[in-house]
Amino acid sequence: MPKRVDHEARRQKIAEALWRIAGTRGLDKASLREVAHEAGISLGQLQHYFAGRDEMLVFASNHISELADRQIRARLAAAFPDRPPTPYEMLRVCLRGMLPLDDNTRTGILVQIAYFSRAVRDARMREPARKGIPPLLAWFAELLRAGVERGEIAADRDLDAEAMLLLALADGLTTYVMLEVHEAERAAELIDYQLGRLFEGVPAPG
Amino acid sequence: MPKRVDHEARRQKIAEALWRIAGTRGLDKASLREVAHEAGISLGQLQHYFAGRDEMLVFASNHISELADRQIRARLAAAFPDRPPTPYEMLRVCLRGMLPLDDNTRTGILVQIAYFSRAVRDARMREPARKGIPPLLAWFAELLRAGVERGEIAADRDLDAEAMLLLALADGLTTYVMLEVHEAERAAELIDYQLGRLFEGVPAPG
DNA sequence: CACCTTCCAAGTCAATTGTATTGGAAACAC
DNA sequence: GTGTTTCCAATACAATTGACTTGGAAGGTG
Repeated sequence: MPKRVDHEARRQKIAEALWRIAGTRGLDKASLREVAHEAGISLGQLQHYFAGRDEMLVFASNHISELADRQIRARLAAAFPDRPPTPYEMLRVCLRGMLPLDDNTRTGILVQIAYFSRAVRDARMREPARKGIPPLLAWFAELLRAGVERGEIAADRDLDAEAMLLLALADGLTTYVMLEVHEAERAAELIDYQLGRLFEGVPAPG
Repeated sequence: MPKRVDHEARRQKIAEALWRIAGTRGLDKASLREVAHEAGISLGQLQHYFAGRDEMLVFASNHISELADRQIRARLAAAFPDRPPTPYEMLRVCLRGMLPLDDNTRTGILVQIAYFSRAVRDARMREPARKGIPPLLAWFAELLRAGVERGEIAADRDLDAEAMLLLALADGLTTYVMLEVHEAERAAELIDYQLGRLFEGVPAPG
C-alpha cells in the first residue's frame, strides 16, 4: 500500500470549508472550485475525495449535524460544571442554543437555512436533517416529564405537544431574527415567556 | 406613442412563471432563460421587462407577498360569508392559512423558503419580506385584545408576546412539516393546542 | 403616407459550472 | 531497485449562465 492519508480528516476539512462558504455566500456559491480554494487545496485533490458535488454536500450535511450535536452537549456541560442541571435549566440552555445569540451560532444557522432550502426539495438531503429530530423531541418530552414529577409542571399538560411547541417556537423565532424583525434577545425572552408558562412557580434565571 | 402593451400584466405573468419554477426546482434554477421558457416568451422579451435577474427577483418577491395577502383575506371572507368571525376564528383561520394543508399553499411555502434562504443573506431581498410582519403582528395583537375584552383571554397575558409566539409557531411547525417530521394536520392540531390555552373556555371548532 | 417610439427575436460574449482525462509524484511491498 | 497502488495537479470539455448588441417588426402620431 502506497501513500497513506487520513481520508476522513481531509473530508472533514473540506466539509468545513464548504460550511464557511455556505454561511457567507450561500450554498449555491459553494462550487467545487470555490470549496477547494477555501480549503486551500486543488480541484483535483477535492475530486479525489468526493466523486461529485452531491456526495460532498451530503457528507458535509452529516458532518454539520454531528458538530451541532457535539456543541450543544458541550454548552450544557459548560453551563453547569458542578451540579447536574434541573430539567428547566437543561431545556432553557438547549433552546437558547438554537437562537443566533452569538456570531458562531448565527453562521451555523445560515448554513442550516441553506441546507434546509435544498432539503425541502431533495429527499436525499432531507434524511439527515430529519432523523435527528424525533430523538430530540423525545428527550424534550422526557425533561418535561421530569418537570411534572418535580411538581413544576401541571399534570394535565400534553408533554409531546409541549415539546414540539418549544422546538417549533425556537425555529420560528430564529426565522424572524434572521429577517431582522426582532433581536435575538427578544427571541430569548419569548422562549422564556413560553417556558415560564409551562414551569409554574419556577423562578426565571437572571 | 407606438405599440401599447400592458407592462404590469407582463411582469406579473413572468413573476408567476418564476413562482412555478422556484416552487418545483428551486430559486437557483430560475435562470432568465428558464423563466422565459416557462412563461412562453423569448429571452429577449423577458429582458425587455426586467433590466437584470435581481430586478426580476425583487419584483416577483413583492408580487408574491401581495398574492399571499389577498389569498388570506379571501380565505377569511369565504369561511364566514354570513356573520363576522370572532377574534378566535379569525386568528385560527389566519394561522391555518400559513400551514401547508393543501398543494397550493404548499407550493407557495416552497417559494417562500427559496426566497427566505436568499433574504437572510441579501438585505435587498429581506426588505419586502420584513415589512409585512409588523402590521400582521399588530393585527394579531389587536385580535387578542378583542379576545380579552370578550372575557375569553386572561387579562394578565402579554398580548404582543402571544402574537409573536403564534406567528413563530406557525412558521416553525411548517418547517417541520416540510421536513416530513410530522403531518400538516398535526401542525394544525398543535396550533389549536396553543390557541386553546390562550382562549380559555372557547370551544374548539369541529 | 411618413415618422418615430416601443417592443422583442436572435445572436454573441465571457464567465462559471460539474465532470472527465491524463500524466506523474509519492510511498510502501518485495 | 522494481513494481504497484494511492494520491493529486493540470488541463480540457460541454453546458449553462447573465449581460449585451443588433436589427427589424409593430403600431400609434403627424
